[in-house]
Amino acid sequence: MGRKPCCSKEGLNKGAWTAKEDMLLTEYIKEHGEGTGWRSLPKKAGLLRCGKSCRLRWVNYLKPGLKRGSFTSEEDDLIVRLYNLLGSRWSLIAGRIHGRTDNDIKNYWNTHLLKKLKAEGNEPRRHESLAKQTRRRTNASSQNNKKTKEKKKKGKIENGSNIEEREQVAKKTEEQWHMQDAVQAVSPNNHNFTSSSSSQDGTSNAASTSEVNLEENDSIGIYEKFQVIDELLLDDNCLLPINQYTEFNTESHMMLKEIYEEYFKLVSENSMSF
DNA sequence: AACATTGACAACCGCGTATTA
DNA sequence: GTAATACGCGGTTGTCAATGT
Repeated sequence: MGRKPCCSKEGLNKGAWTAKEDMLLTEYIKEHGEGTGWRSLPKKAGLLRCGKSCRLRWVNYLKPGLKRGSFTSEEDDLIVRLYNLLGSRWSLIAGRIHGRTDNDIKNYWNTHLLKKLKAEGNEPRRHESLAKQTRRRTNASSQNNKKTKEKKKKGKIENGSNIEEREQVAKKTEEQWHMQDAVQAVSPNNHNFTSSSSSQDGTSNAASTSEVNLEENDSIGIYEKFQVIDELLLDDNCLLPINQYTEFNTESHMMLKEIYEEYFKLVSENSMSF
């Protein structure tokens, strides 16, 4: 028993799009915009396609501003870095690379980059499958949903002012964002992470208080971990090129930092609903 | 020349999530 | 509160051209 199809497939075209279909779709969207509902679009535009198919064709092929042709080494480098940081979140990665779609990048990754990296001995660490992550997240959130809502009702939760709540949030947040993925992604050569900033005489400076092995130490809190990543991101030495064929560039560095900041913001905003 | 294999990428499928009724 | 619906995403498949045998 599967989910019912998104639309009746009977009498609908499948496979490659013709120039006429492209034209009809482009004309319709030019005139009415994208936000008019994909489901009803085919009928209105005179297309014998399902809405999903129209959306995909538009987003991946017809939409103005899309880049065609080969990827630059800059783009390669950025994709590799983002993959190490984000895993196969192609839409997120695509959002950072102007003119490229998630499908583009996904295909390019599978057909070019992966082979190239393997050949260079830089095969990226596999991230846990997204489906798995999502299931775990869904289970966790559904289990916590009721309790959290009840507490919210009672006004118990106030922006993390409650230490216990903060601890819970930190735990859930950790599960959700897979901190080790992020830490390993930004740490040079993907070593088990240990902050390398302790001073030579054995005393620790402020930064080196984070000298902990994240794999072994479960007691470190999420906020400390963010802090550790922050230090890494701010330290140019920790952002040596993951692959060897391009120079490190500041733009990528800033971008990774921005992403991290966005994540932190998202976590902060969403944490109360765990 | 004919067939097999490979590479590239467009398109499809099924699922989770957000929104609406 | 919940069921139905639509959308967006990642994974996978299909198709076709290029290349090899």
